[in-house]
Amino acid sequence: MAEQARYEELIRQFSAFGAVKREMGRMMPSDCPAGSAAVLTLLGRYGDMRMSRLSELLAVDMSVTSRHVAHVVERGWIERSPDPADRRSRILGLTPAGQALLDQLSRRTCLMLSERLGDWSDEEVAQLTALMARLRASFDDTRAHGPEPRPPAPPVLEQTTRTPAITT
Amino acid sequence: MAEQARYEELIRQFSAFGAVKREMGRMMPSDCPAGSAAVLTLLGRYGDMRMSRLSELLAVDMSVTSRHVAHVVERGWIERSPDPADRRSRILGLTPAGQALLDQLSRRTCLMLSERLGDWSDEEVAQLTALMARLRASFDDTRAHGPEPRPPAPPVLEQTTRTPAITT
DNA sequence: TATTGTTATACTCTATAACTATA
DNA sequence: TATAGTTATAGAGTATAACAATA
Repeated sequence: MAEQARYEELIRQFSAFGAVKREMGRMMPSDCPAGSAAVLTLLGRYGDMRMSRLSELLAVDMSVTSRHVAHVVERGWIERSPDPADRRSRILGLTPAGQALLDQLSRRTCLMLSERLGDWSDEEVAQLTALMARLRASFDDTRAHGPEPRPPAPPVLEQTTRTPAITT
Repeated sequence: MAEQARYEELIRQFSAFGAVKREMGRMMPSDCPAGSAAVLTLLGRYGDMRMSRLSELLAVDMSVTSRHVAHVVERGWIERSPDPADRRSRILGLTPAGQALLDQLSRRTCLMLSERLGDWSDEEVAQLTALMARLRASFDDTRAHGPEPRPPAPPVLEQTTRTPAITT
């Protein structure tokens, strides 16, 4: 358990991290903003999937995912094939062009990192990666209970990423 | 020096970090979005300063800083006093109300972190902080040379944060 | 009725470029 | 002429809410 001052320092670094993000964003092709790249990356890593799963992985609302996907489909980088299990849904998958773009982006960003982090040891890079992964996990874990001290009754709802229905 | 796969993992964590950022943002008062909070935090930490310095610390264009500052001034959280050294400029400083808000925000975000990171040791929090600080430094360092292989003639310009003049 | 996904709308953050007022 | 700061405009990312099609 850390002290207040530790947390304040951490928060400042969170805030400053935006500069790194933007710097990385500047080297994306103008046609393929960060949101599109994230879609390609996740499809490349986890294989074909539906919108809802992609939304979970992106950790954004499905409406946002829908827009990103539309942008990427328009450019022919992914395609939507019918989902035999549910006709409301479609399966998203990389096209060859999408795979090629993904490979190129991956090479480019790795090259940039190897320039910027040239004096980092392999262990340091691994450490930062692990800590950021754990950070995200710590936030995910507690998202379920959230602000409420104790959830009155652990909701057994399936976790969904769509915009909540009107609770009237 | 790390391998390609290490960098790819790191990049994925960068991308996923957005979820943490948004989660933190959700607990800000509606009147005080993240940009405003950053202004208050930096003024609290480094004391009174001019726009240009604040821009550097925020690592955004001065036009962006100008808008954030205007928003915060409107709400009475900071004030602009004349700069005796340069009448084009003004000195930004927290008002008592701004200081009070800052204190409140700080307590609130630290409380949230202590909930989310309750099972992190003090050392782990410090480690993540240090690595993120170093990350930012690594990006800053190389921003000067940037994309160009070798700068034709190391520009001895003062570093400025304003929108570059038309280079015609 | 409930769920998957889409679209319309609105808000935040950001950068570029043009403008002002001082240096 | 150059710099400090402002403003207008545009683009990316996000969330909420209403909607269509299917379960």
